Amino acid sequence: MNSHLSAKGLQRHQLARATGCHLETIRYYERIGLMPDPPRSTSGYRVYDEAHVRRLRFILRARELGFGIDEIRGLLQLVDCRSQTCAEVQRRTEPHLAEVRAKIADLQRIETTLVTMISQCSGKNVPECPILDALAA
Amino acid sequence: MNSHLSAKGLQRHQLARATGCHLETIRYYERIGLMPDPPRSTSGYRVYDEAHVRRLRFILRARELGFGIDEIRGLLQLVDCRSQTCAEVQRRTEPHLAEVRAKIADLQRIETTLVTMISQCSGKNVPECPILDALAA
DNA sequence: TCTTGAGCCTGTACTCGCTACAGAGCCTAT
DNA sequence: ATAGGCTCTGTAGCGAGTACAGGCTCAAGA
Repeated sequence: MNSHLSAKGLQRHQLARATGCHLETIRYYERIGLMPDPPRSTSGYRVYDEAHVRRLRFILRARELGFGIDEIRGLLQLVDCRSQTCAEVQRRTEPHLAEVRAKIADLQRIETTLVTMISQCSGKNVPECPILDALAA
Repeated sequence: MNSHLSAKGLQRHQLARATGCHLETIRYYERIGLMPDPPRSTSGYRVYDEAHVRRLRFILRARELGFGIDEIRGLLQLVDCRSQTCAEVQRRTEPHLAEVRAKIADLQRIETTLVTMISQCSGKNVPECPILDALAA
């Protein structure tokens, strides 16, 4: 007879595959309210559609960009209630950019330190380690 | 009589204050072996010195830069075993450097994305926000 | 001297953002 | 009819801390 899924519905593993998301993470996002509770087939299987795919991609990309769950919740609220605006999203995004830049700067500093140390260690014994001072300073 | 701390020893909260570290985190690092078990006063209080301050700063800075505990353990081994040859130091440092560079690259990708999105965003009070669209795409 | 209050001690439980698993049910193919 | 692979639920575990309970110690003030 009918498949247990209606016309174009996706199963959980299909949604996972379509987004690169871990299987269990989908359920987790539903539990914490980032993803909506999806409709169910007669036997209780979750049934997803393209809207779910897009929303999950949004969440995953935002996570990748370093947004925390609560920040994403905020961004999704902007998506959900279209009353809010571009200005608001920009306001939320800018501090995040500053943070990313600070991290880059920090890492470039340690990169320099590591490079320096490696170049200083060309074949002799190491009486002291410059990493400690560079980091602890 | 004597203070319960010897000459220049620091108490836990003093070490915390000197490094900006959370009080309990110090104990945690001791438990997992990143920080050594410090000497104790007669009544069992931990007694720290400048070496502890420097080591803890090292750890905190490395954590801030995204190193995992095990990576930091590796870096600290470089610090601890100063009797090793340069070749050995290099061998153990280079993977860390590669990792730092990979992180920088990732963060720069994120930075570019955020900059692009913000610049496309008008900042006006309109509901069509390119950041949301860029993320959801 | 006694009391107060801040600091210390230990152990354990909680957080966040997942991830894994147990034990059950369902669906399709052979 | 049975094997296998998927689904369901609930719950436990992880890393890296953070918080708290219940008790001990110490320095300073009344």
